[in-house]
Amino acid sequence: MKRAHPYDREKALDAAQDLFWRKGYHATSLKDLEAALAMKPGSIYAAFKSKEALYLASLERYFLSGRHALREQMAGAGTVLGGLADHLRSHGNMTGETSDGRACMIVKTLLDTTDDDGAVSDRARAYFEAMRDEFARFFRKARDNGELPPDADPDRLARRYQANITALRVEAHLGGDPAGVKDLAASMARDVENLQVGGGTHQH
Amino acid sequence: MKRAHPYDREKALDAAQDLFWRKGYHATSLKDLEAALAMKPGSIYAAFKSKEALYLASLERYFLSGRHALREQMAGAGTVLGGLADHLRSHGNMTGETSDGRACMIVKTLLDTTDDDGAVSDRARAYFEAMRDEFARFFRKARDNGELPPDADPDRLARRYQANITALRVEAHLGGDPAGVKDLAASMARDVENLQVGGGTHQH
DNA sequence: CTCACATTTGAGTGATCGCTCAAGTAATCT
DNA sequence: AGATTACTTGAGCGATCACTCAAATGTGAG
Repeated sequence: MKRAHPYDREKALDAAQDLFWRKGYHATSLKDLEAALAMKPGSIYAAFKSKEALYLASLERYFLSGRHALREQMAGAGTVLGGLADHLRSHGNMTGETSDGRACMIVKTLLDTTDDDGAVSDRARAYFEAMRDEFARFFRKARDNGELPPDADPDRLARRYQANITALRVEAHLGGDPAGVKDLAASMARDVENLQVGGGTHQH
Repeated sequence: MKRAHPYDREKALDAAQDLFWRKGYHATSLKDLEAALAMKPGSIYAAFKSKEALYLASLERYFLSGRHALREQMAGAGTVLGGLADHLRSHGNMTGETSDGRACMIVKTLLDTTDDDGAVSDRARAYFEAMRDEFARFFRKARDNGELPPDADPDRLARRYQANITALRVEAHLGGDPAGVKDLAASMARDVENLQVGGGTHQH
């Protein structure tokens, strides 16, 4: 090997992810990417084959880091349901003008692609379902360790949980009312905790 | 006036709305619109000033018809909470390959525009909040007529309700599992009904 | 140093973008 | 009828799109 990559691949991917996440696939132009990555078109195409491939790489990165964050948070949680509830609350506090205050990149991708966008649409769908499986895994664990009643349906709960996360991120995307978003997250988190056997039905 | 409009404005708007809704603002080209509306570029610009203006007109149409449908459904409902619950269930049954099985156009617009998309982004946000107000109005009504306890917070409930609708439409957008979506809607609807005073906490 | 090659460069590709407007067509007037 | 006006037409505008490639540049080996 003659020369180490003089561009920082991680840094470039990070910038690409941020830009794609913010502007979306179709609204992001090569010009935008050239500026964000500080790379000329030729370099971009040498490093990442195409705009689509770069988007796929960015999306994968987003998915992996999101899943990692979830697993980390769950690993440090006292109870499974408590961890899931706290995860919702965490999302409720991500409301800034930074990347925190944005809708989920996977959902954004799902909504602005169609079948004729090729692999992008398919992969977004796959990641979305992978996250759902991830949630289901935790709910199953909660059922198996007695936090949830034996007849609880982990898949159903996971779908509902994911729906809450999705909507929460959309609300955060609006950015106008951080307190309202936090409140919404708290309300969702409480519902998760109330699933616990013997965890009475506290309202408000 | 010399000549009646030989193009059908309603029909054209309808086609534009359908196309924009499906493909999104940025991914829809003038070529696409020419085909969908069966109009040449000149006619399109004579009738609707610009692509952006046409999108705004389509979005307004979408908003008005959605709000109208909600009001109709609520007008025919026995109780306010029952009507809201049924509205969720209706969304749960919209899962086809047609326009039924799509995410909310307002949310789609919110997610694939930024501030530099000008009026489009602002209007989408306004419509989203108008729908929330609409829901809040119904929850307030439910509180005032005794369906909800006097200390219920209509704005908070509206936000939560809208979050459910949003997420439900995203799920329907995936299209893979109609039964799962219907089930999700049923679960959300039950939660709304359980808000009723004396309406015990039925699980499952 | 010189050579060999990996990597970067950026002007330039054809295609498509949103959009315009002079010319053409059809309907309604006198 | 001819004149007038309302509307449609579609070739084509400059700008931008995603992308390419021959030339320039930087690096490690001998």
